Amino acid sequence: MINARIAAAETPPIIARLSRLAALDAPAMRLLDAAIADAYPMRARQELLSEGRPVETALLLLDGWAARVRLLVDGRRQIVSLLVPGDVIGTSELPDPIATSTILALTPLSVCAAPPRGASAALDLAYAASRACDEVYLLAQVTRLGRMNAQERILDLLLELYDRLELAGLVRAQGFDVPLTQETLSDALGLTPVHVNRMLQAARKAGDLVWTGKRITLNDPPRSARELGRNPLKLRGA
Amino acid sequence: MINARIAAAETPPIIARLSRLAALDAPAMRLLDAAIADAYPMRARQELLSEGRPVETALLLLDGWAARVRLLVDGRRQIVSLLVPGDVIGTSELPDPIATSTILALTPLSVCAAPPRGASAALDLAYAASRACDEVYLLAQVTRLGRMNAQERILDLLLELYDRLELAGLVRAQGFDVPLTQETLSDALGLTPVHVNRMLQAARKAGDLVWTGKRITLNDPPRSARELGRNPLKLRGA
DNA sequence: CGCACCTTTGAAAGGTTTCAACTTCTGTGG
DNA sequence: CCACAGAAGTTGAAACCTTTCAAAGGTGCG
Repeated sequence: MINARIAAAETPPIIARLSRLAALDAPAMRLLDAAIADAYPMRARQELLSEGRPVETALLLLDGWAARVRLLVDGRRQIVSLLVPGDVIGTSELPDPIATSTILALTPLSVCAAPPRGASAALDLAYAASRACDEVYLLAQVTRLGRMNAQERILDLLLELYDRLELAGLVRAQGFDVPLTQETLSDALGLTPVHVNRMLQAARKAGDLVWTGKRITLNDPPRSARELGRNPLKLRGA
Repeated sequence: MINARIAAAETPPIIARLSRLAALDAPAMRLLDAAIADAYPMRARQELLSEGRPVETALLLLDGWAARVRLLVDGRRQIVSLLVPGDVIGTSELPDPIATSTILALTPLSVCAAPPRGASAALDLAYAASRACDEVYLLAQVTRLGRMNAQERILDLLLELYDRLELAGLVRAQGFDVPLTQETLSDALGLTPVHVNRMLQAARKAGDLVWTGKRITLNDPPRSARELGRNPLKLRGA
């Protein structure tokens, strides 16, 4: 399979993403390459960070998906944000930071320690841009949960994931891999699994998306984005 | 009125808050005093920041309340977060940042330009701590909207405000001024004004709070916090 | 005193949850 | 290669929380 070999040889998501967020110079690239060389795997359900515990080191998420999770006393669970390949985890401006939420591997992962701040100005800028992105995603999550109905929440989140995965170079032909169960989705969307299931069927019937196995294809991302009033991400001016 | 004079002479909320978030040394204090000396007023409904427009300068909110707002195409409105006296607005790690949300004055305000980053290490640390706080509040907002019912959302938000205002030195006898209409509250909680009204009545009947005019008194903040599973804020380790 | 803004109330409609059962997958072991 | 167990997806009906719409009371200020 020629395509598979091309894909395998492509830029790693973390490089693709960071270099699009901020221009990476040669030293930054070297630091990243060295970091990636020390990648290690994690199992699904393992915790990358535990709420209330010190953050040992910042991480680069090279492959696989994770979730920032908050638990209520009675067991209700809210996924605050989803983490996809190319995302940076736990960079804080504060020394000796404490994790403000638990981060859980949703799939088997490949991660590595992030090159520390201060080693490269370009990389620091990329980290800052990455965190600015994360904040935008949080704002979007708040509006989704606060003011959108179930249908809109689903489509809006999928469009966000589409944009994010595209930034990481992981979208082909408007399709991307989504290793999420409907239950996980429901925890991210503040809904019940049953209702997510029904609304997903509606979205399929409406022709908004195709979801086969672990892969989602959006039929007309620009149109859906327009209908939901989504604007392209812009973090910096001239 | 002796009490009024004491209150008037007290530490400004911004100083109280920042010095609790990070130890402020003399230079930092001087910078803050100088900044505060150039305070200016803003009218209610004025925009401090406009989504998509460059952030001219970071601001210190000295007095009055504001809100980070997001609007949907059809006019639905979500308040992403509330800003109270002592909060810092628009400090970004990125150069030439663009506002990711609109910030609206909910009341007449007193604000001043924040001393720029880099001038004082202590102050930079305080800014970083302040931003870490903001992130925690965002996470809390997501869980509120995603997994709490109307009753819980109201009480949880009021408890958060209680904690934040206490940090700024604005709580007396478990009471604090809340210049919010029920409609504004509903925009923050992802509910309708009508429902907020009803649930507020229920909370009063249940003896959770007293709301007279613009002032709220929580009856037993620790107990309510325990019931909702709220933990004290902790940002840094040893 | 009157207008504007906020709060309160009622009744009906609507979206989402709950509970429980059933079906379809997926991976593993015989 | 099939059988099986557990996980994930699907379905139905009823209950529940929240919204909607409309109108009546309060309150403050010019």
